[in-house]
Formats: sequence, C-alpha cells, structure tokens
Amino acid sequence: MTGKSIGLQLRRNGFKLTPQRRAIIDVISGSEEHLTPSDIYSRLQHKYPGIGLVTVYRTLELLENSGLLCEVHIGDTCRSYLKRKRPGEHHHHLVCAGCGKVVDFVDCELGDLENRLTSETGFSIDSHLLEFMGRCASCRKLVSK
Amino acid sequence: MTGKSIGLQLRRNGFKLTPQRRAIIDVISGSEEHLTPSDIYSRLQHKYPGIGLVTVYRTLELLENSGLLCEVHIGDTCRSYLKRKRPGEHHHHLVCAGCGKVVDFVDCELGDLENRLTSETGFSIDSHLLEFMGRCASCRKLVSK
DNA sequence: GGCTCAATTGAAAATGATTTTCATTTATAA
DNA sequence: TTATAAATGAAAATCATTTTCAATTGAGCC
Ligand SMILES: [Zn+2]
Ligand SMILES: [Zn+2]
Ligand SMILES: [Zn+2]
Ligand SMILES: [Zn+2]
Repeated sequence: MTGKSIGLQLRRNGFKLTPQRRAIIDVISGSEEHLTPSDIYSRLQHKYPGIGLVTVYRTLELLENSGLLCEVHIGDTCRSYLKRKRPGEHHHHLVCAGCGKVVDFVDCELGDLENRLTSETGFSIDSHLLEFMGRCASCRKLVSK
Repeated sequence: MTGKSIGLQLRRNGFKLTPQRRAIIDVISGSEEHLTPSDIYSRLQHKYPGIGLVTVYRTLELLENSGLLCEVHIGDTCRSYLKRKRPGEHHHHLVCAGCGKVVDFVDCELGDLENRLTSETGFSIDSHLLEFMGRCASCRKLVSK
C-alpha cells in the first residue's frame, strides 16, 4: 500500500487529507523501521517543520483505527508503528534489534497449538501476538567488525 | 515457585528481605492475573497499607532482573507482571481479556518457522514473543448471561 | 540481645509521555 | 466563493515512571 493510497483511504472514510497528515503518512511510508510518535516527530522536523507532536499522536490514532498501521511490541515501548502493507491480511513481524528494520511474514501456523490450548484450558482464543527478534544482515556485519 | 522461595532466592542473591518486599511478593504470588505496578499498589493497601508506589516499582525491577517475574504484553500496557512459576523454563502465556487470568504453556514449536525465516531473510533470530488472547471459561459465562 | 553499616524506604520533586482544552485555521462539499 | 464541521497547535492537565535525599532498618557480628 502506497502513501498515496493510504491518504485516499482516509478520505474514503470521511476524513480530511491535510498537509500534516500527508507528511506523517509520507514519513511512515518511507521507513522500513518501526517508529515511535517522537521518532516520527523528529523526522518531520527536517522535511515538514512546524507540525506538532499532538498532531502526530492524533494521526497515528486515526490511522490505527482505520487499520492502516501495524504495531510492534518489541523492546520496552509498546508504541511503535509501521505502515501496514496489506490491510486486513494476517501477518507477523521479524524485527531487527539493531536498526529497527521489520520484515513481515504471513505463515504463522499456530492453528494446531491454538486448538490444543482451547481444549486443554477451556479458554476461547480470539487472537495472538507473535514477533521474532533478531539482527538483520547489515547490523550483524557492524557488530562483527 | 512459592512466595517464600522467591524471598529466599532474593536473599541468596544478596538482597534484603524486607516486609515491603514480602508483601509485594505475597500479592504477586497470590494472583492468577497479571498485575501492573498500580494494580499491585492498590492490592497492597488492604493488607499492608503504607507501602509506597516507588517501592513497588523498585521491587518489580529487582524481581525482574532476578528472573523471577514474567511480563505480559497483552492489551495496551506493556507493563504487567506475573510470578514466574519455573524460572528459566521457556514458556508462553494464554491470557484472558476479561479477568486477566494467565495460563502458561511450554510447547511453542516455532523452531521450523524460525529456521525458515533465518534463511529467507538473512536475519539471525535471538528470541520471540508469543501470546494468545482469549476468554477463560468463567468470563465466557458472564458474557453469555 | 545490642551495635554497625550498607541497603532500603518513602515523600517530594523531576522527568517524560500522552491527553485534554480551546481558540484559530482550513479542507471539502455545495 | 462560501459555509461549516473537522483539524490544528499551543498550553495546560494528567498520568506513569524515575530521581533525589534524609530517615529507617535488615542482617551479620560481637
Ligand atoms: Zn538491523
Ligand atoms: Zn498468526
Ligand atoms: Zn477470565
Ligand atoms: Zn517459544
């Protein structure tokens, strides 16, 4: 999903497409890394100065409610976001602890485990959270130098 | 692992076993639910009033560094804790969205997926985060009434 | 049982992240 | 172009967490 199509999707949902929102979408779309609100805020200062941190928070909330963002739970902050490449599609993340780069994967194959847990515990299961943490090839090179 | 043995473990590691720490361990040990720092703080007020929230934070940090606690990432707060039943043993959690009750399971069987991701992406993988979210039997009854 | 001392505690202040408030501006549809 | 509801930004408010520091205390030692 491109930055432009994210903007169009917002409009289709009845929201205004302001320059601030374009800029924020632009920053998120142009990053392979997961970004916190203040990461996004500081990246904005270069290309689009003057946008308030409040607007970043509000836009993130809007994009998230519209299903256009992914969350990453890695590390300590639970508040780090990423463009959702294919909205609606079930997937998970492999995250680099060095640079924050995120790779998606769709085959989690947790169905059997889920069924067994359901019958063993009496819980009904609604969803799951799965993330792998590691180091991407280029971050590994840096360390070994 | 009992509350008492958690206390002993702390002493073995060279820390003092104060009444405040006993009380906090007691609260955590007596709960099947994951608890945030302020959850713990408010539960303390009944049985052991006067313990400061700062002490709760400090004790949680200590217990976590000693590997005696589990973290739950469910929901919005990344800061919710639980007694670690068998320190050192690899396991994951099934969490009730209604009451917060947590059930452990040890068989995650993510090795094959991990190997495939490693070779497909060039990442090295260090760890993973896996949690199932659902509703326990008694919370399901409440809803259906 | 008392003595000593570093570790621990709690109150208050400081910090940091997020949310709310509200007056002003602006994207969009007519 | 105009009207209008939505969106913005600055500042204040709120909430979670950490730091500071003086007073207290657990645990080893006599
Ligand atoms: Zn990397
Ligand atoms: Zn999955
Ligand atoms: Zn429940
Ligand atoms: Zn596992």
